[in-house]
Amino acid sequence: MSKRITIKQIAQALHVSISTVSKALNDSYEISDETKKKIQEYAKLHKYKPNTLALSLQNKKTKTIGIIIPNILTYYFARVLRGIEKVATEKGYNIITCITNESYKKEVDTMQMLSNGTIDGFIACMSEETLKLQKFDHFHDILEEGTPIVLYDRTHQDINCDKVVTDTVKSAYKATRFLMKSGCKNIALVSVSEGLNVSEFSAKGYRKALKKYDFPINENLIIRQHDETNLKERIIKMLDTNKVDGIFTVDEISGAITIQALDAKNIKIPEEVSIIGFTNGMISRYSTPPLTSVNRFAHTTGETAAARLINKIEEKIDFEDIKTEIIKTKLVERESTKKLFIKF
Amino acid sequence: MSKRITIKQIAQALHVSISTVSKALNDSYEISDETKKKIQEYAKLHKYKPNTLALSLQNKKTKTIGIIIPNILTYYFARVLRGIEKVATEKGYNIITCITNESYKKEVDTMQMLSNGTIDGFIACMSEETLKLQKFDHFHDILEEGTPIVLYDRTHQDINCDKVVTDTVKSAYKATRFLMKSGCKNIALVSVSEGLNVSEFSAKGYRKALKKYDFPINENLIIRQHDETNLKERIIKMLDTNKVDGIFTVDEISGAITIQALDAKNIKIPEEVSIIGFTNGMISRYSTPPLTSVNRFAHTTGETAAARLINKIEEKIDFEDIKTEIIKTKLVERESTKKLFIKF
DNA sequence: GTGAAAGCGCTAACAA
DNA sequence: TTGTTAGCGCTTTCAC
Repeated sequence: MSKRITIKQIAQALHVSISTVSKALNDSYEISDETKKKIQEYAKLHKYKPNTLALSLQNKKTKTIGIIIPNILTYYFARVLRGIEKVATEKGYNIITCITNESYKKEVDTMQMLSNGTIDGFIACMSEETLKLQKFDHFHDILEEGTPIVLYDRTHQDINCDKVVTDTVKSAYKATRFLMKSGCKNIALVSVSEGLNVSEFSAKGYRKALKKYDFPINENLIIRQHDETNLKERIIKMLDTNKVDGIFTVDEISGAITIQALDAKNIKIPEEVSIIGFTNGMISRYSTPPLTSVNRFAHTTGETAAARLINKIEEKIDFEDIKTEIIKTKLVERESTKKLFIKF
Repeated sequence: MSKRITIKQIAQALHVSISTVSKALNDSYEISDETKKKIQEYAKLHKYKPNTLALSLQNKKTKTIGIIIPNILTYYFARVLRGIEKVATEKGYNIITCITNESYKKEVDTMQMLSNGTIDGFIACMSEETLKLQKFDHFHDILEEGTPIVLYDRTHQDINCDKVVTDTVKSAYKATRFLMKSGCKNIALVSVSEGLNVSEFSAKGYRKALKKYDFPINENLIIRQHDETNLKERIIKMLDTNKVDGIFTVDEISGAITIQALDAKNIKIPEEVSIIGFTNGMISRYSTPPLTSVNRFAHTTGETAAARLINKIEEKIDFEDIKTEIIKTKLVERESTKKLFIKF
């Protein structure tokens, strides 16, 4: 267990001054090649690594960004994280990840804790609870300290910072229209994300599409709940008491359970009922049948957010220059809908 | 944009010395109540937060741990992360997460980069490439510097540090036995994790069980590959040319694709073929039918690793006191196997 | 009860 | 070309 070596120790060992060592290690032109070589070799030999903390203290920059994620088990968020991680690494930034588990308190605590010089900026998705409580003071405080924040996925207009969001209303509109164009007459909506932006905006897009094309809106065909409790039973009941030939499922869980419900009733997909999912993840891809889905580019969302934040941190963009980036979606046709060759 | 305030500024504003402020904020008995009150109020008013960096530099402890994850999109790893995050937070530690994307280079680079005072210890799962290359010098180096590491899931005996692993061989043995007990005579194995510990150990357990109960080992029933390319076709072919009534799928992807293959051949699950999966994640839970699976307690793995590491960091355990913790598994019966009431 | 000074590991302006 | 010094924000010993 040979402790880490410091610049000071090198200086002592080599009988030179601390600053000489510092300069030599930074390959300064001020130092003679001979001395440089001597010092660098000694450093390498003893596996010298500069202390990041000391450097950060000095430059007032830590080269690390804080990521706030409501739930890492959600595939979408995991993909966003990956996108962030990718560009962060490319630009030499570390990320420090915090999972709030959808808790307001945890979110406030961690963000407070990190905004003390530990990080240069945040990429955050607020928790469900925060959204419900509509308490945004912690964001305001941090922003006021001059620490940049980029919000992704879930946002609110009261927070004046950069945002990266999905074009949910429009996507839901298109998904619904896709079902209509493939011949569905009675289109249901299933969601277990009640309370979140996704659910709300999806429902909006769904309604908009029906209205636009003069389809009646049947409230019995709209199932929106907060979690998956009894969802299967509810879907089966809906199927029992209504004519349904198309279902738009707003999240992966809804999609999976809808398949299970149809399977229980021995209804053929897509021959009798078509399903279109939203947020294209593992479940959609590996379900039987694989789900036609609206792909949200989570990875792009992460990349965009990270790029934006880093530009802010490095002052390539003015702090006051606020922007909301909208990430487009794309339909991935798989086997839960009838083949249809229109452009989406 | 009101910049962050420092102890020095408080001192100047209140015409006291820096050390007085420091002590007052730390509620030292040395300072008079009056001064304390004055300083603390001023600090609160101006939202003073101590600079974590400076503190860390001082105590040589950062209260943050580095997490190395090969792939965050793998549900298992996401769950481990969550477990780690939970106990880290409880004990007042931050985590800094790095995703290696199964790259040796990325793993070495990030670990080198972080072991410069940024973190107090590592919880790491080595990348596939590292495992293949068998290059472990970066682990040795870091360990030698006195930085503790806890390895999880994928490990190697050449690395002398704490480990937290799953009891894979035994679990696979039991899974296979479960299929036998439920009446299966011709049990296949499907894996797309070739090259990883899981795949290897699972196969071992599978073989062991067959041998133990005098089932013949038919190499044609063993499909092990590195990724999912052509997997479905291969399974279908196996089904075409062999009698199979039970399948042990080593990972979630294998499980999902096996279901798709059986569906394509209109084979009923579990009436004609039973499936048992390993590593119980989203796909298994939400597939149609839901998969009977061997649950690996990822969350527990994360918690155990974090608890162990923090104990090491806080020197409640001696650095040299090395231990390998084995996390048990548990069978979750769902609908892809015939009901069977034995204890597993 | 309060403050001056040293130091954590490093950089950078300035002196020699 | 090399060294001295101050300072990043904070804690802590030791004087006063």
